[in-house]
Amino acid sequence: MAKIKNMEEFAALSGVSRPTISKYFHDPASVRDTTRERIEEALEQYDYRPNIYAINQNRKLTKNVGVVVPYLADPFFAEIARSIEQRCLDAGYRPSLFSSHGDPLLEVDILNGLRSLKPAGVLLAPLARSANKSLVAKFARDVPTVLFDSNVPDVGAAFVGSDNPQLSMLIVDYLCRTGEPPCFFEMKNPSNPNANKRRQSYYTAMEALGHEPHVVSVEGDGWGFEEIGREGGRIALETKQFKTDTVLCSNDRLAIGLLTACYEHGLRVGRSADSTIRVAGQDDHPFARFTCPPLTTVAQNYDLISQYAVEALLSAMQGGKESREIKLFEGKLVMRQSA
Amino acid sequence: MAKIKNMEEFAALSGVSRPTISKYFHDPASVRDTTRERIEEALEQYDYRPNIYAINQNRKLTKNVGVVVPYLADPFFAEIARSIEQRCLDAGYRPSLFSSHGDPLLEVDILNGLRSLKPAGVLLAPLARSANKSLVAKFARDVPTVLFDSNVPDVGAAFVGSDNPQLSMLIVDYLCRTGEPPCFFEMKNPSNPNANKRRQSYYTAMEALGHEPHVVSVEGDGWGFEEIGREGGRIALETKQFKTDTVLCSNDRLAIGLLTACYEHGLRVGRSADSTIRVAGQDDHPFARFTCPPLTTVAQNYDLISQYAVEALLSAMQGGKESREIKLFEGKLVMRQSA
DNA sequence: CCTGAAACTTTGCGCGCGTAAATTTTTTAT
DNA sequence: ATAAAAAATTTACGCGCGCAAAGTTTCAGG
Repeated sequence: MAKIKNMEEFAALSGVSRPTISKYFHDPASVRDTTRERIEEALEQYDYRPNIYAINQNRKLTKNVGVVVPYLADPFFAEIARSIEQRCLDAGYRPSLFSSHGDPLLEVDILNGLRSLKPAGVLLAPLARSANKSLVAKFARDVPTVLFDSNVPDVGAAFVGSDNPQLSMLIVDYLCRTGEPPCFFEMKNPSNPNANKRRQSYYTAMEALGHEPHVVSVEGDGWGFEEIGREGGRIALETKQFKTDTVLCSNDRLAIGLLTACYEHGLRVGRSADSTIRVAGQDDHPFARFTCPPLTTVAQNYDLISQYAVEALLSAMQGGKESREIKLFEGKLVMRQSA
Repeated sequence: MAKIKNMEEFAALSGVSRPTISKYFHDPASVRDTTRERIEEALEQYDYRPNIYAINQNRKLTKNVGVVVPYLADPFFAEIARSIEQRCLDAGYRPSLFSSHGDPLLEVDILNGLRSLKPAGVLLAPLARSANKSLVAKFARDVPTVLFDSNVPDVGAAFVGSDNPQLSMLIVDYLCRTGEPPCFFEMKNPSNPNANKRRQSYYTAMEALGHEPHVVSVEGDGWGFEEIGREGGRIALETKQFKTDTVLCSNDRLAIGLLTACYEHGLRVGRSADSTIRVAGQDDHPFARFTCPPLTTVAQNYDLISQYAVEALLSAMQGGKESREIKLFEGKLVMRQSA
């Protein structure tokens, strides 16, 4: 397997002209069968692959797709990123994965760096902080962008996410039917962009069902939700801030922390007779099934979200629709033992 | 902020010659202070950034660094990747993050794709499967590569990881001192590359302390360790496979699953008098602190590992040492309530 | 003020490939 | 078989920048 240094050389060795080789790498189906065979025969004999830098310098449209998530160490985003990555590969694109690590400044850097990658499109789950909104909007005007997980009004070609009111209604209704109506447990200054919508959805759902809402907001910064939930939960339990025996958490990771606080407080959690508190989450986090007791929650449809997000981006990159589309998927109640 | 299309144009507008601009972008400190000021003044007026494709086409050494982990949805790897990414950025490199998602074929694809990125270096946490070993070795011969987390003998410029025997000795000794000697709980066909070393280290530690080792190996494939631990744990508990009341798990995620199995089995876990089983893990997984009860484990030194891995790579990229270095960091016992 | 090094400018080539136009070859349809 | 269509080839230019060589300016130290 001799190394070939450029397309010229490879063209000579394969007995096909360079422009045809170029066409082949752009789209193997665009050359005649017999020619394709000759090229692929040569490809097996010699170790050649086009220089991607030289390619992208001259192509207006690269095959790169940027995928940006706010916090990759959160298994929720890791999972959805994984799914999106795979779908991009299947569609013939080169995904590049980036995480803002919860830092708005880093998000700006990533978006700027992405510009020079000349991506064909970008899938972005934005951070909550509003500081970047105008910059994100500007970016989305220059580069085909699809938002997911968290919406920013009028930005990008589409938004794909979960129907938060529907998710909340599902779990609130379930909790009300099976016991006391839930209090809501959340961060006072949430890093998670969906947090505000979830509080609002909780209010709406409670009012629709004729119950008085109770919200417990706890201190804490950053993305260490479990620790925030644990510490906030400890204080809330000690000062008896929960008005009912049922707590709906803004997300599963807070719930995991709250479960730990309950354990440390000696409280038995669950829907069994000997339990004194019920805890539920939202997301169906990959680890929610393994808490003790396993966490009752509403599942976001990871798979549909990632699928539709990639589809929307592909469509946007090919000119796409005129109007911005908002696609919301329904959640599913996941009943486990915690509530 | 008018858009400038190339360096020539920017050079004219800034009043500095193009080769000097080029030098500036390669290393801002390499030009005279007065010149740098003029360039940076122009940079604020006009929106210009060099075309990275044109740059990398001509530079022999790009500023790219590849970071490859076996499974990014595992918070352990997500955390260490995050840390490595940051350090690469600080050193002036452009990290690109890749996850094999547990799939050896994907690892091959990633390594091949990485070749065409012409990276200055690569940080690789390889998968366990031996199928790729020769390919990884070949890759590491062509590209400066530092392995971390999991070693492959004689491959790459260095290996940086944890001292598994020391980790095992720490936790085994602790468990033996405070109760019955531990059984070992693991996957029969582990995806995690370190699993075999951990079993071996367990044997060694137990023999050194004069106890008879007992290993329970459970079925299961892939990277859903919690579920494997839960299902395997359920069977092990039902068929009373644990010879003692103490179980040391090959890693924390298995332990999390085992804790769930114990819960479902109605077993009280911990070191308190009313508990019937003790469970310990290895890694100090980000979620280990939030299990119920919180998981006793040995912590890998994430921070030192990532720091030294990047340092070793930087050194390897600059010619570096002659001989392959193996750097192992000690673990720390993290006593919580599960054991 | 002189001198030499350091920094800068000018000039010009080359990288590997995209891409367009004109021509030739091959395939398909009549 | 012949014409028309499709695909390949030849030729040639351009992309944006790295990089080297030679000449010119700037600056520090004596």
